[in-house]
Amino acid sequence: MLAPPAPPPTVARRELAGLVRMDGRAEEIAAFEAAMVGFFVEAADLMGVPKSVAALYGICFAAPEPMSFADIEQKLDLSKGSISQGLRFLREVGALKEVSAAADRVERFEPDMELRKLASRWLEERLEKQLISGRSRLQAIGKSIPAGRKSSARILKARLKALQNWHDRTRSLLPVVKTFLKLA
Amino acid sequence: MLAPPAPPPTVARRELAGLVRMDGRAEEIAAFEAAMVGFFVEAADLMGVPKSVAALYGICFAAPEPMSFADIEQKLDLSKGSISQGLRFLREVGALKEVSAAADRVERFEPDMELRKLASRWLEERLEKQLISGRSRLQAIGKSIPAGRKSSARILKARLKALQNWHDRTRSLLPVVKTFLKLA
DNA sequence: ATCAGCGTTCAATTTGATTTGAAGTTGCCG
DNA sequence: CGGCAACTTCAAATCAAATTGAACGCTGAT
Repeated sequence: MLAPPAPPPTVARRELAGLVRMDGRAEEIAAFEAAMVGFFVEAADLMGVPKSVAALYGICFAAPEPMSFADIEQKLDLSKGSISQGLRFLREVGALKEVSAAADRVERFEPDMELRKLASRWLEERLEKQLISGRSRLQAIGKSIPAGRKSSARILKARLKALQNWHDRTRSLLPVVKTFLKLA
Repeated sequence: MLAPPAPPPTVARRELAGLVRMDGRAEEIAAFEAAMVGFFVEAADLMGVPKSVAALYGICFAAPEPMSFADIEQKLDLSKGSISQGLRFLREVGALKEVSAAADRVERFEPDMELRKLASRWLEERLEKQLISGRSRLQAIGKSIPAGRKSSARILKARLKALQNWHDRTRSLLPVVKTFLKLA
């Protein structure tokens, strides 16, 4: 690689959305990809996944054809390590599915469009898990309310009950939400 | 730094749940406080607040009487800085309310027990915000679908529609959830 | 068997968020 | 008016999560 004419090594109009490479590709397509990646990256925090993972999902989502590792590496500015780990994660949670390759035997990925499955999964993994462990924790707490002045104990019992109530209510709401996501 | 005589200055049976000081206080009470603080700290991640903030709420929740800054400082192993900032945050979001002091004029705090208000607030701040900004973002994306091969465009349009659908559905679910939390 | 391409692994690094602590305010008290 | 106690601020330290990249398999071709 001997002195390419381009002055600044490779910082000219490269990134967009901070992760998508612009290199020398069709503006229109890159812009679309960047927008899609941006969309998912913005939601990453809410869903509790690192941005790199959201970007991976986004780039696959923006590609009409299944993406290979190489394709992704070329389009996103991420290390092989991140790509590898991210793809593993996304496969595991069912966000991406691998499409058995056509010609070559390289693995390719496309987004699983059953978005509700993803949502369900999220609800189960994060909310439900927390709710269940929380419940038993609360029960344990109930047994340790200090026996001090009567009014104190009364207040604390009431608070605890409020918490338990809230937990139960949320828990009973979960199936409703899941059902709702299923419709349509 | 020349060899201090006292081996570990003050590490004897001090912590519990990592944040609650045990010092020389009644086991029973400290255990209860620790359990409560632990409960909220565990949920901190899900609610997207730092642990110190969850601990502050927890310790107030576990106290039958409103807590002063000093009370908290004594019970939680947190710097004044964290306590000050944390209390400000909790007041701002309405999780703690200040009770006009009885005798002295020190400010005291007690948890606002309208838990559903807290939940609502959370839904509005995090979910609703994201959903709204997401919506307009998606609309913008719609206009930038590359015009490449017909089938590609078709696929991308379908995906985008799926996303929009999901967004709309979630949005329409929000009021339902809020209502549900209000009951009982 | 050796090699080259492709991915994976994992320790080290980077990055960003949280927490600390010391200096700065505020306002009451003597 | 100081002085002091109670809180606040904010730059710097700390901590954990995310990311990198170099070393390590595989697998299929030569």
